[in-house]
Amino acid sequence: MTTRTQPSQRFRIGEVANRAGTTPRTVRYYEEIGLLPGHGQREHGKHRLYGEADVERLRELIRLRDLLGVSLDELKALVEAEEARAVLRRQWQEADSAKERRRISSEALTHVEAQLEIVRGRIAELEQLQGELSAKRRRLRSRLRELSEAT
Amino acid sequence: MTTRTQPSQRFRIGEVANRAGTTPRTVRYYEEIGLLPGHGQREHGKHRLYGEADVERLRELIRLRDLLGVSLDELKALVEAEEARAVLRRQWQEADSAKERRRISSEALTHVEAQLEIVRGRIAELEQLQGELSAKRRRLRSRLRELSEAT
DNA sequence: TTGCTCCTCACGTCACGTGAGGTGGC
DNA sequence: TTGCTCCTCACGTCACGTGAGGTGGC
Repeated sequence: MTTRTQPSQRFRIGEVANRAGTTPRTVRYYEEIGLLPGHGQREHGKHRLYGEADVERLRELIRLRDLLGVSLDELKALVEAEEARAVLRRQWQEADSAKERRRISSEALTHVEAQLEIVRGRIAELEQLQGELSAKRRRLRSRLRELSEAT
Repeated sequence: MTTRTQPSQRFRIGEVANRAGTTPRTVRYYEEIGLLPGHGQREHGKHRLYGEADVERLRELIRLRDLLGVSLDELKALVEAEEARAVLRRQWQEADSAKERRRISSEALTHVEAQLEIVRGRIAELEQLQGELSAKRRRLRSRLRELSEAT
C-alpha cells in the first residue's frame, strides 16, 4: 500500500509542521487517524521523516479544513475519493471500455461540482458580510469627516 | 445589567435553536460561557424563554463563528467590544467633547477595518480554490465530450 | 392523562494542547 | 558532551453531543 519512493529531501516533523503552518502534534494526530501516510516501516521511537510531497499534502489538508469547514472524517473521505479516482485514472488510461471511463469521469465531475457549490456558497456569505462591514465603514468615515469639519 | 424589556414573542429553547440553525445544547453552552444573556431571574429548573432579538443575536454569533473561524473567546471579545461602543454611542450622543467622539468613532473604524481584512483574505483564498476547481471541471467536461464523440 | 419539550447533571467525543520522562542526531 | 528536537504516553481543553432521570406546559 502507498509504495512511496523515499524522498531525497528529508524534513523532520517540526519543519514539516512549520512549513505547513501547523504543529507537530497535529501532524502526529493526522497520522494516527490516517490522514497522513505514516510511512509504516518506522521503528518504535525513531524519528519521522518527510519529503516535499508530504508537506504539500499537509498544506492541502489544512487549506481544505479551514476553507470548507469540514470535519476530519469528511476531509478523509474527500481526499480518499480523490485518490481512488487518481488510481483509476492511471490504471485504465487506455484500457477498459469507453463506457466505464465515462462513468469515472462523470463521477469525478459530480464531486468537483459539489465542492464548487460549497465554495460558491461560502464566498456569497462572505461577500454579504463584506458588504455590511463596508457600509459600516462608510458611515464611520462620514461621521469622522463631520466631526473634523465641526472644529 | 442588560436590562431587557421582556419580549412579547416568546420562544422556547428548541425553537430558538431551530431558527438559528443550531441545537439547544449550543444555546445552553453559549449562555454558560456568557455569549448569550441567560436573562438571570430564571428559577432553577424553569424553562428558558427568548424573544426575536435573542434569535437574531444567536444567528449573528453562529454566522461570525462559521465565517470568520474564530474561537468562542475571540467571538465574545469581538461582540463585547461592539456592544461597549454601542453603549458609548448612546450615552454620549450629544454630550461630551468632539475630541472624545472622534476617538470612539476612529476606534470603531479600526475594528471594522480589521474585520474587513479577515473577510477579504478569506474571500481571496476561497476564490483561489474556486478557480482551481473550475479548471478541474473544465478538464473533466472536455474529457467527457471527447469520450462521447469517440462512440 | 398522554406526549412532547424542557430541565440539570455528567460523561463522551473531536481535534488537538501541554507537560512528563526519556532517547537520538548535528 | 551539550543543546536541540524528537519520541511515547497520557491527561487537559474547547465546543459541543448524548444519554439518564426527572419535571413542566399545551
